[in-house]
Amino acid sequence: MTPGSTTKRKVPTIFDVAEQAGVSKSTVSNVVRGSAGVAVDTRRRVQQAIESLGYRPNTLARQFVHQRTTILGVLVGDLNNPFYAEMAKRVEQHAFAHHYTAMLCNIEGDADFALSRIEALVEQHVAGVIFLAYFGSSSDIQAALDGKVPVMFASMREKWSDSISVADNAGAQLAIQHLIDLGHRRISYFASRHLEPRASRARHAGYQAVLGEAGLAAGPPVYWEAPSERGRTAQDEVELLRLFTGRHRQTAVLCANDLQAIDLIEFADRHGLRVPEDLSIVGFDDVHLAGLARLSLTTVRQPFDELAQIAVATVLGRIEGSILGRPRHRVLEPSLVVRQSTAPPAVR
Amino acid sequence: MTPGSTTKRKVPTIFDVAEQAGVSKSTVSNVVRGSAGVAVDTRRRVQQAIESLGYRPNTLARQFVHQRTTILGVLVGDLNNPFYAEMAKRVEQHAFAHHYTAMLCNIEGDADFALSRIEALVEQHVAGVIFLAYFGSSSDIQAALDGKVPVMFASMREKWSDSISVADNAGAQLAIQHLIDLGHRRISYFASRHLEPRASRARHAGYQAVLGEAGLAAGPPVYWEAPSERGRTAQDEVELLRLFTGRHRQTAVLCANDLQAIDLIEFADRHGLRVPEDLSIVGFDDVHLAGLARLSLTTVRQPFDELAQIAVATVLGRIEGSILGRPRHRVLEPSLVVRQSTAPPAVR
DNA sequence: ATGAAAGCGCTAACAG
DNA sequence: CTGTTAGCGCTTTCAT
Repeated sequence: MTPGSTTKRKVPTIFDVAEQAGVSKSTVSNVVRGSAGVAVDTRRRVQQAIESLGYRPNTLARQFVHQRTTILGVLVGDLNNPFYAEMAKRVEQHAFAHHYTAMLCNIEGDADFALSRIEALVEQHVAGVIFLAYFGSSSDIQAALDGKVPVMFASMREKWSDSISVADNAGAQLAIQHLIDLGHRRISYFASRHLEPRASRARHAGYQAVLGEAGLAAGPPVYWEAPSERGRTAQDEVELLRLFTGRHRQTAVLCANDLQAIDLIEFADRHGLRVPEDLSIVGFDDVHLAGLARLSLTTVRQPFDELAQIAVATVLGRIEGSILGRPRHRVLEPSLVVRQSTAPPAVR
Repeated sequence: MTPGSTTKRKVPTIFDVAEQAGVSKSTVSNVVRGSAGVAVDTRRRVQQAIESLGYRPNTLARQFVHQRTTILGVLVGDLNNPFYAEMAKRVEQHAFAHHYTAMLCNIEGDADFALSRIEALVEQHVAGVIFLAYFGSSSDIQAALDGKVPVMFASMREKWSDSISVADNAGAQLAIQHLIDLGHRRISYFASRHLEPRASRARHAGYQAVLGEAGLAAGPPVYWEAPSERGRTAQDEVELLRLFTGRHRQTAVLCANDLQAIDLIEFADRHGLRVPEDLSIVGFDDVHLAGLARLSLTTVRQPFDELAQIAVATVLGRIEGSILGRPRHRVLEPSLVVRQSTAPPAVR
């Protein structure tokens, strides 16, 4: 139709541009990649040819020669957890701003899922991978990655790789100190498979540290999963309820994360435990929902955007070679957001 | 180290396998791709060579010759909306089960974002794209996709492409009928930029239809965005409050989706409007949160997993050529979940 | 049933 | 400053 268009309706290649501009493929390549050392008017001619042909470099060919894509693998624990959803969103944004795309993998707190996802990412030759969560042994991950791909851990710490996280330990300490200041003496830490184990350990350690200093008893993590709508067993419920009743009942809980805290509030509501009168609850993350008047959750805030931004910047630095050497660990300071889910324990 | 390993620490290619097995590249290729017509023991020899070398086909090379990846592009409105998070998660699962990966793009209800994301996906040569949301003109999308990539709309209908959705119109009708049955006479429909416009129009139409039949007044969509924590303007709040006070106040609202409904509950709480006594609220989606005792939102349920599963199956059908011909539209039936956010209007 | 050979579109030495 | 050339690893006719 348009004058000059060839009859073959194929997408133009670098070769067509070269022909049209009367130069060689290399020159076109140099122009396209913006490499220096191309005479100004050669460059202009090539650019015109590109325009008129509507040429677009073939990403797949480029990836093939580089043996690398511009995709970032992102592993999240579970998108239903607003923490991961929020982080995933921001990671995608920052990646896109740097002309990278995000390949999202949901690992559901399952080590085998995680491993198979990592294998898929490696097979796709992703440029780097960001772990927002990981369940399983680190040697498995390392084996699967085989040192081929830069890795970043975001929101948890891992020695052998770059990481950015909030000081989980310190965050838990803020929370526990707050509860002690309110007058609580029997405080539990709740763990969940929806929190990355490394982060969970650090939070539990913070919990222990402050209680220990105050001469109060610290228990082991209490593993509790919110009963799913279908699979709720009366037995589990009764057992948990026992923890909050009787002479030695726990008066406050630091939850693994906000998601669990919200589930615990739900549990309390269902059983007539008043929050905060009968039970004070502290979350971790400060997801958007925590601020709702109906939940009003006291929680430890994580700086989402900073985590995401640094995570992306760091992997890209590794990918592009601007960051070299030993693993870098950045730690951000958490802060406590006090709302209505905590109060002094009711006098007995 | 291992006997037989060459000194060069390079990853083995199809050529190395061929050499080791004493056959040609083509034969290896035939074995790898499982194509018929390879003598049983040739096949065995090749497989042994593959094993011993630890050969893995190079995905990038394959993608290069096919000029296509096994990536599914997934466009979501906003991962902070639990509806999209849930859908994205399930789409990723189903895709992975079919050996596809998911490239997630967050378009934030913005047409330009959407367009640039689509361009990136096309540039990546994704095998197909699933729209969980789209904002912008469909001619823009079509131009960007250029007929190159199979497209699927999930949770909304679009004539020119395959689609799977809940009957939005019918869903809204269920909700409005429920409100009328409760005795409500002045009911609003709230729209939001967090709901895909096509779906929003259909829901509004359902709202109008039922009210019309009942001889009641239907208004235009009321556009309302939840005030973000920082940018809340007193002016907007006052204006909205006016809608719910006075002689002709609205006693019930059908919200664009659960996210908005939750925000509206929050608004009500902040201003001392009791839900459901002063204001009945119905959502749409039935996200997990809607079931929390503290929210207990009456809402229209969407069958998440069925939507996701059909969406993936359909694009894959197009990609692999098992589905041909005109656009296919499937429509699922919504159902109403009645909880505590709706009740008869208070007598005045 | 197997092999030879021609690309796929681009990059990156290396020459000129 | 520009062109020549040799791949990258795999698929796919087309012979044999």
